[in-house]
Amino acid sequence: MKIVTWNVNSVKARHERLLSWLERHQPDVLCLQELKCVEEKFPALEVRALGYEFAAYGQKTYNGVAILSRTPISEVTRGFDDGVEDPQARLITAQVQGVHIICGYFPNGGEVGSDKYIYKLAWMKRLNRWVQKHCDLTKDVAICGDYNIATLDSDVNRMHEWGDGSMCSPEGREALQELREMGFIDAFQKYHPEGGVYSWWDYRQLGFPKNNGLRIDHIYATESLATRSTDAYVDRDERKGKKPSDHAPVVVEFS
DNA sequence: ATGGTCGCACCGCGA
Repeated sequence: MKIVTWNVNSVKARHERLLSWLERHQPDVLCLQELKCVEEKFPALEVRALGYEFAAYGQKTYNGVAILSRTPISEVTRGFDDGVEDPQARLITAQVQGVHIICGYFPNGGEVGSDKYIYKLAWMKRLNRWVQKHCDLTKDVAICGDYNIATLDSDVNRMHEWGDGSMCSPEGREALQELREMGFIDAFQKYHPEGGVYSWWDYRQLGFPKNNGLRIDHIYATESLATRSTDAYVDRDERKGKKPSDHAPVVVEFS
């Protein structure tokens, strides 16, 4: 079972790349972030023609998440439904082949200490509570998404440049540690224990050519699922060429 | 070349 997370940075701008990538890589599950459109604008016919079902949670201009699957999707939920008013479409979940798939677009956070940063930390705590309440952690669960957090310093090429930012802050990292302590494992790490593998490069300042990258897109798996992993990699090629997303797909394969 | 972005929707914001 091949599970992928990819911040596609607009399904409209990435239309050809998205369909081409799906066709060539044939993932079992593809979690998308930053659709930047409402569900009605998602390329449903084209995706179905390639043999995929999907569930999307979108909004105009910003955010938006989706789960694509070759096999039936059930028990779809959108947002936290925790009583907190939140117009930002950042979470969709579903069951696929007995795996509870959580697809999240974690807030970027802006500057440390800003309103956006406060929102980011609050969102992460809401996610942790949602997972605690809705997931059976003795079963197969995968949290896939753009976490906007580089867990370790080795997930950042230039710590002097990014270390004080909201993607490396101790509070954000602690929130993820809480998630792992609930029973999740970063399914990617085992295959690249030395770090130095990135999933996002800033469009600005020639980030990709200089490999000024961070690993901020993750797939966290419960133990039952993580023990069945067979490989993990970043599809760096998708970051090359004309009009790439700033994020590359992160792939984890399970037996 | 000593700085170099993109997407959306509007001329700024978010990343």
